[in-house]
Amino acid sequence: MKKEMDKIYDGIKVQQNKVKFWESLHINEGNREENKKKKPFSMIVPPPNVTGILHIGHAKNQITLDVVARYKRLNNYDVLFLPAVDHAGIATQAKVEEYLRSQNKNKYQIGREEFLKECYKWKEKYASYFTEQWDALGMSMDYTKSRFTMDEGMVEAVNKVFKQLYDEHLIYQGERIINWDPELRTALSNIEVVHKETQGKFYYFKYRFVDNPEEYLTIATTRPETMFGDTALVCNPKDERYKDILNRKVINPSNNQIIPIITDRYVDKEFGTGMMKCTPAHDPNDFEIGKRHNLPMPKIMNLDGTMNENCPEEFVNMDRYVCRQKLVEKLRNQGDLVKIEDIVHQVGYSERSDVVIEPMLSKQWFIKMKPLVVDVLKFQKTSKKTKFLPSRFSKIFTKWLENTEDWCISRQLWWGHRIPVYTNKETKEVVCSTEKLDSNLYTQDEDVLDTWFSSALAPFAFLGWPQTDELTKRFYPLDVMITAYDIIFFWVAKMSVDGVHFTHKMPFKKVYIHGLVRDELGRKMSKSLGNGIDPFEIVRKYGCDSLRYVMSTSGTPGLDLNIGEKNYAFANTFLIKIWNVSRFLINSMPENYKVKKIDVNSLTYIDSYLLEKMNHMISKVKKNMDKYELGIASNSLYDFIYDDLCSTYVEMIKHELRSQDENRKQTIYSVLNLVLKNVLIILFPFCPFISEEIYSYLPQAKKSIYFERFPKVVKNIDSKQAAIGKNIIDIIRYIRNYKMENKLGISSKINLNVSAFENFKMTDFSELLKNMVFADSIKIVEQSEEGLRFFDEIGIKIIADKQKQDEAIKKRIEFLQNEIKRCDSMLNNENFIQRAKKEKVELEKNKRQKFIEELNTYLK
RNA sequence: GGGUGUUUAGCUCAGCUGGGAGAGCAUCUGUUUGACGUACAGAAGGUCAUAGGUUCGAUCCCUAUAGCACCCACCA
Repeated sequence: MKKEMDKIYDGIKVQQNKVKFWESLHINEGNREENKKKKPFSMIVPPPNVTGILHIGHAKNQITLDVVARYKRLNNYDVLFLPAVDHAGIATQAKVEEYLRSQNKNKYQIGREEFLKECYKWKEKYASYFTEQWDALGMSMDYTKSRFTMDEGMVEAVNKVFKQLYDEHLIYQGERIINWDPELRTALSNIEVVHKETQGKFYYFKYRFVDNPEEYLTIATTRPETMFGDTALVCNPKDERYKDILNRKVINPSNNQIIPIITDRYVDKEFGTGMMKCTPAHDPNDFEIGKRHNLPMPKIMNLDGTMNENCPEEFVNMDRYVCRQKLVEKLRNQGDLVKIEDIVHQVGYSERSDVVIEPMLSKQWFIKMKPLVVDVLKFQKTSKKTKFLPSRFSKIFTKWLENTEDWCISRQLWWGHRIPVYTNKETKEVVCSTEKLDSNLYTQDEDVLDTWFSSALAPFAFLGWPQTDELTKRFYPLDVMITAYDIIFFWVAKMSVDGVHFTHKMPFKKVYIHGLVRDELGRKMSKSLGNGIDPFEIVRKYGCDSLRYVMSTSGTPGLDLNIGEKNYAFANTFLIKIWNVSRFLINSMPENYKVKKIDVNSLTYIDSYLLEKMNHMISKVKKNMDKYELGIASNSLYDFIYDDLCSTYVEMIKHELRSQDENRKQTIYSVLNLVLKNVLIILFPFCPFISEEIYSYLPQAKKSIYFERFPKVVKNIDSKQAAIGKNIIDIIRYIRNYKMENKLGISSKINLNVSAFENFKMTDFSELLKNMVFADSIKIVEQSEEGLRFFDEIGIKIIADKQKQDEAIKKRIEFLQNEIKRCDSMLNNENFIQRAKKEKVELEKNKRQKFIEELNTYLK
C-alpha cells in the first residue's frame, strides 16, 4: 500500500520525531570511525549564556551554523559541530542573586560554597532548557561532545593558560584605574562599558587662593562629588596666562583642603579655562597625571557607589548622586558656585547592569595585550591569516588589536574560574599553581576571571586541549567561526590572541560575520518597544522550517536584517508550494515506480530545458554556499522551483501525464524523480524537516535524506534542444500576451502558421500548444511566409482578427526599428568598435542582423 | 573627534569580474477552482541620494556633498 502524503502541509506535524530519528542514526556525530577517511570540517557554537532563553539573534546565528553543517555533510565531509554553553559569570550571578532575594536570602548569608551550589543548580536547569530549544530549532550538533565553560577540562585549560601567561609575565597584578560597576560591585573590562550620550551638567566652582580668598580660579566639572578627591589643579606648562600663579596654592571648596597648582602637558590650553582639577583616584587621566607628579591619591567612594570616610562627615555613606546635589547646594550657599550649564556628553554605563560606571583606583589582574597582539597581527600579514567575510571586518579586527589596552581579567564575583594564585599564610609568598593548594597553608585569591578569559580558549579547549589531541589534530583550526559583529572584540579577537599564543595558529580559517536581527522598521528589538520576536513563537505558529528559511536566507552577510511577520508567512507559502507540487508529482508516479536513469536521447525540448535550468541552479547554489552566500543560494533554488519547475514544466507535462503514451511517461517520471529529489536535497540544509518528510515518499528513498549527497549536474544535456525548449516557452508567452492585448480571452481558440527547421519535432510542439494556448489548428508554412514572428529558427504567425493582428504587427515593427536604431548608434561609434570587448561587438552585430531579418518579413 | 556601512519600485531588500534595472509583499486587470491554504498570465510603479570624474559605455570604479545607521575614543 502506497503511503500518501497529507493533503495539507503541517509544518509542526512534519517535524515530529525527526530530531530523535536523526540522533538515532548518529549522523550528527563528528569523528566516527567510519567517517575518518572523509575530509574534516569543524565549527563550534558561540556558547549562549546559561542565563536563560535563546532569542532571535541566537536563532539567526545557530541556524546559520546548522545550515552550513548540514550542507557540508551532504558534501561528504566529516563534520564536527560542537555545542557549548557559557557560565557567563556576571549575568548568571545576577540571576542567582535575584533568586536568592526572592527567597529572602543573600549570598553573604549562605556563603561562597553554598552560593556556588545554587549556581550549579541553575546551570543544570538551563543547560537542559538549551537542549530542548536547540531541538526546536532543528540543530544537528554533536551532543556527545558538548562542553561547558566551567567543566573539568576547561578548568584545567584555564589554569594552564593562566599559569603560563603568569610565568611569562604577561599576567600581572596592578593598582590602576578600572571601570567599577557599583551595582554588581565588580571591576569590568573596557569593552564591557557602553558609552551613551547623556544629558548632564557642567558645574563651575571657585577655587580660591590661600593668600587672597577674594581671588579665585574657575574650575568646571561634570562630577562635583569627586572634588573630595582633588589633590591639585593642573594647567598646561606653556599656558602664559597662569605662569605667575604656579607657586600659589588654592583651597578646595568642597573640603577646604589646600592643594597646589601644577603643570602637565596633558591639559589642553584651548579647552574651557585651560585649568582643570585633578582627582587621581577617580579618573584615568588624572591618575596618570598624579603618577607623574607624585600626588596623593585618596579614594572617596565605597564599592557600592556611596561616599566614604575620606569625605566630610555630612556626606559619608551618602549615595554618589545625592551627594552631588547636596554638595552643589552647599557650595552655592558658600558662594563658591559660579554657574551651571547643561551639556550632552558621553557617559560610560555598565553593559550588564546599565548603571553609570565609576572609574576607580583598584588592585586588579591584567593581561598585557601588546606582545600578544603583535603575534596575531604578524599572522594576519601571512598567507595563514584568517579570512573575514565580508572582508571589511578584517580591517575592524586588526584596527582594534592595534589599539587595544591591557585587559582587566579579575572580577569580584564568586561564580567563575577562581584565579589560581595563592599566598602562603606564613611567608606571604605568592604562587601561581594549576593544582589547588592546601587551604591550611595558603589562601587563594578571592576573585574570579572574566568570562571571556575561558571562552577565548574555546576553539582548542573545547576540542580537548590540553588533555588530548585526538580532535585538535584532525579538526583544529576550526574551518569557520560564524558570529555576529557585536562580539568581534569580546570574543573573536581574544580567541585569536590565545590561539596564536598557545597553538601557534589562528584558531579558525574563516570568520563569517552576520548582522543583527531587527524589526521591519530597522529598530533594535527591545523589551521596552515590545517589538521583539520570540523565535519559538514562530516555530509554534509555522513550524521550524519557516523560521530556519527566514533566518538563514534573508539579508546579506555583514548587514543587519529587518524582519517581520511577512517574512515568515512568505517562507511558509514557499514551503506549502513545495509540499503541494511534491504531492502532485509523487502521486502522479505509478505505485512501485522503479527509478530509471534519465535517457538523454528520449528527452523532449522542454525536458532538456528544465534539466539545463536545474544544472544551472545546482552550480549556482554550490558556488554560493561555498562562499557562505546563503541568501543568493536559496534564491536560485526558489526561482527554480517556482518558475522553472512549477509554473513552466509541470504545467506543460500535465496533459502528457494523462496520456496513454507509456514511453513518454517513463521519461517524464525519470526527469521528475531526479529533479524533485535534487530539489529536496538542496533544500534540506535550510529546511530539513519538510525535506526529510517529502523525501521519504520518493520511490526507493534511502532511510534518510542524510544519506544522499549534494546533487551533481546531469551530463550530456543537449543545449540546442534546451534552447528550443526556451523558444517554445517564449512562443507560449507571446501567444498569451497577444490574446491579452487583443482582449481575446485566454482560452479563446486561435489558429497558427508555423515554420520551423527540418528535424523539428512538430507533433510534440503542436500537442503542447493545443494544451497550453488552445491552438486549434496549426499549419506548417514556408520560412518566407509573410508576417512570421521568429523565435530563433521557429516562425510563428497568429491567425486571428485581422485588424487586431495588424495593430500588433505595427507595434512590433516600431519596436524593431527602435532596437535597430540603438544597435546602429553603438555600432557606428568607432570607439565602441575599437575598444569594447570583441564578443560584445559581435553580439550587437548579430542582434542587429536578426532584428533586420525579422523586420524584413513584416515589410515585405 | 576618528572610522565603517548604507541610500535601487509604496514597503522589505537582491543586483557577486562596468555592456539594455530585479524579487517578495502591497495595488490593479484577466483567467482558473481536479497539485497548490489558491495558483497562473499580465499591468502599473525607479533621472538606481546629489554633483563631478574615469570609460566607447557607470546602479556598479574614483572624488566630493547630503541623509540614515553603527562602531571606536579619557577631552576636564
